[in-house]
Amino acid sequence: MGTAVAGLDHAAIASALDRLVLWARRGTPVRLSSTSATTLDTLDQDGPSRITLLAHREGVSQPAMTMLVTRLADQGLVDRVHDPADRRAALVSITAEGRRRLAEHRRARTTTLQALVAQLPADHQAALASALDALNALTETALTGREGH
Amino acid sequence: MGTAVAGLDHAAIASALDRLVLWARRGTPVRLSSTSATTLDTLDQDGPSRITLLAHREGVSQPAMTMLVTRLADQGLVDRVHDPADRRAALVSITAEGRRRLAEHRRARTTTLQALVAQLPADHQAALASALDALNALTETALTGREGH
DNA sequence: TATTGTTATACTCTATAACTATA
DNA sequence: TATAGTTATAGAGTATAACAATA
Repeated sequence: MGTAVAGLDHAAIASALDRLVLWARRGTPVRLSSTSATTLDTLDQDGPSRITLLAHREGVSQPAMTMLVTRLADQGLVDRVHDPADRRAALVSITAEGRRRLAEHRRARTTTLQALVAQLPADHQAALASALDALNALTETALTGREGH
Repeated sequence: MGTAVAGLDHAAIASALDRLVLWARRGTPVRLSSTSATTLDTLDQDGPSRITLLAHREGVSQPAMTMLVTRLADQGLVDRVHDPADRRAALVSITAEGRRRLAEHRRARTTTLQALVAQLPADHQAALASALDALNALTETALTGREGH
């Protein structure tokens, strides 16, 4: 748990992040929706998961996750396997094709962002590099509701 | 125009930003869609604008902007005025109520983000504060296609 | 009864194409 | 003809409510 740091304008940060992400998304040939991308990312990093758990992790309703998984499965990006131990449950896992698409999506986003960052003066780029750990900690906090892993 | 800075992982940044913005949006009682918020923000900062110009600025199609403006006008958040000089054209401007809603939205987003940032250690908070200028420069670059104002 | 997931229905936001009005 | 904007139509993605299957 940290202490408040003076001079951190949260409203400005929120606004800046909003615009940046909107722009980067629009500047990238759309291959995956936001939730599709982060869901595949979660499956890639954390391994197979149940629908309900995925829904909670991604912050969408469970029916929405059911339909998202159906769409992803139709594209061959994930596999649905019934849990032999609990036949109500389904286990969703990312496929090789899913990983390929995820990597492709990341490359496209990276290219878009790189083009932007490359235009910044070196000190701004350095500031971003220094803030990367903090950004990742922030998203980790957002995902898990607590600090760190 | 800057130079490349070693150790800046653009893919990681893009991914972190994605998750953060998704989470912050979902953790905020929705009062405005992404595009509604950034459009009102543009009108607030840059003054009245035509539909087509707005569409370009926000990166959506012109019909989409027509409908967005219609929705915003229905809520009393913007005004549509016909340009007396060119009767084909419409001028869209933000209303007092629009500014109020925009401020309300910013407050909500800020509160959500603050709750997250407050959980970070002080050095991470400091890193974010240092990166704020860079983030703003980045969004400015994204919006205008060039550096600075 | 509680839990896991699906189906039914409806709403928001967006796009492309066709159209109207004005220049 | 070209430009500014609207209307028509369609599709993705989401939510809540009702349902089916299993524990």
